[in-house]
Amino acid sequence: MSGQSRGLLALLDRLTRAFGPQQWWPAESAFEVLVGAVLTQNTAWRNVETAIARLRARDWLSPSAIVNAPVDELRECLRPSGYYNVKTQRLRAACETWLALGGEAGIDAMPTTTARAELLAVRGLGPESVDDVLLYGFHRPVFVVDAYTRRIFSRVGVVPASIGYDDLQAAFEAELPRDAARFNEAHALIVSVGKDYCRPRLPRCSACPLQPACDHGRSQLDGA
DNA sequence: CTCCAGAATT
DNA sequence: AATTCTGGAG
Repeated sequence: MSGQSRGLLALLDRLTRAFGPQQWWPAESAFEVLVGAVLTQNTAWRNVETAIARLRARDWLSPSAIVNAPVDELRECLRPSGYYNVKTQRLRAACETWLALGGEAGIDAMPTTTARAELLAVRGLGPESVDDVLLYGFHRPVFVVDAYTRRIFSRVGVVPASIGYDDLQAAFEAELPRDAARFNEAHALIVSVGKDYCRPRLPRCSACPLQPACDHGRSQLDGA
């Protein structure tokens, strides 16, 4: 035995000790989380900030403002976040449903599973975007998994690389206390290690806080 | 599996 | 210059 616990809780503890508390997704409202969740699809957050700043400058950070905005002007606001044609449509569709569901108050009154199903029905909101909204916008205890999560924990060796979204999420939700604040923190820590150490190419295994507990890190000192 | 639109890394 | 990367839909 290596003596290293490879339970998810122990791995996340390791990240907490390495990185300390994170402050994450400081949006002013659940609706802003929705906007960010759509705009950040396949896109670095840096570019999302530029697009959100353009919306804010026009006072368009509300679902009614966005559905009423001229589509071509909306598209120009979103351009910096990439995929601006699809994201313009996705954001408009999400805003229409958001309003139809009774806005933030309406969604907040719904059970988590109902809210999740309603939001997933929007064309352009997949599981990760919806779970961002539920966790960061509505503080529901939903574990957000993403490409970082799959890469990190499959390299560590605790899940198969081919695991799907729902199964990966279920693995975390089964093993961790169902607590929104801790899910929030955990996701932020995962993003940190995924960006700075467990990168897609040339992972920095020797400096990675997970290295002592990681199959990949123990077998393959750095590089790829 | 391809498209979508870019930025980051090599 | 070429390749790779973060969601979701068709």
